[in-house]
Amino acid sequence: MLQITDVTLVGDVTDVAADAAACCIPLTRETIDADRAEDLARKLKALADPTRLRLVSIVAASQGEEACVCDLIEPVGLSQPTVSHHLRILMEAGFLSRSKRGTWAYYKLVPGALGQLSQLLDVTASR
Amino acid sequence: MLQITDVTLVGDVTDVAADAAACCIPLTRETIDADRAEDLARKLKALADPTRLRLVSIVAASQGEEACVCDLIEPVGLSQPTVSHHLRILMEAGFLSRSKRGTWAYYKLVPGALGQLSQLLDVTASR
DNA sequence: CCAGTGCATCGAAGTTCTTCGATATTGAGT
DNA sequence: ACTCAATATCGAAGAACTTCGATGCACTGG
Repeated sequence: MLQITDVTLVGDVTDVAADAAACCIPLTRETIDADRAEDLARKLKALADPTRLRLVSIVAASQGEEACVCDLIEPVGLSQPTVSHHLRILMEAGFLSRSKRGTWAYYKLVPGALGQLSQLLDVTASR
Repeated sequence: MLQITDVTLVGDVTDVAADAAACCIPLTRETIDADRAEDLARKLKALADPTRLRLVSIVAASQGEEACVCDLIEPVGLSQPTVSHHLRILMEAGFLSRSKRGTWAYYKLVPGALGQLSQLLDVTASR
């Protein structure tokens, strides 16, 4: 009765197959094995930082759910290298995707990525 | 059109009022302020560890959604002090609650805690 | 009242994370 | 070509995290 569609997170998550295996069953449905726990933890860790949450939030609230780095630096109040670093982590975790247009780099919300993570946590809400 | 019920997470989260303020609007609805980001990050960080995810999962899958420490040590394969440490973090984040019965300490899933977190991330899924 | 058991706390070691300034890279404009 | 602007990458410093063994504390059973 509980299942999730797909978990093909964009970004260079370790492995697509592993990702597929890591999907499907919410945290509390039954005991998760070490591999799935590791995988889920990696995604949660990418989001578990105030700055990264704000970055995701700003990007999500932007036109077309995307924003260029130059528009993100001032709002979070950190150095440009630091912002770039956080964006890379969010991209590697599959929450954001990047596209370069001229000199600018635009980071965009990966559709469904947050929703999928949300559903994995959702055990409780779904019964 | 988008809103979340409440976020009164049990556990000693910093402050109930802060918690109430930190609730309500999903991550991607509009830009979150630094305080809310900090609060959400704290909860996500508590969950962003493979061992803690397994602990939550095992507890959730147990009778009455609760388990004693002695039953958790062997499954995760870490020392007793380490398991206690992780359980404390999960409790402080509001995901688990503890009750002592004789010599044993039983950790129990806080109803709704995971679901609330899930909803905060859900922006995307709800549109 | 004494030994034993279950759990929490303490202190330390090693690792990982966050952040920065400095530097490299790439594209735009002159 | 040269210069400038926007990002990425590198290396380092400091903070935070994970884990352990040792120890303390509280309750149980003789």
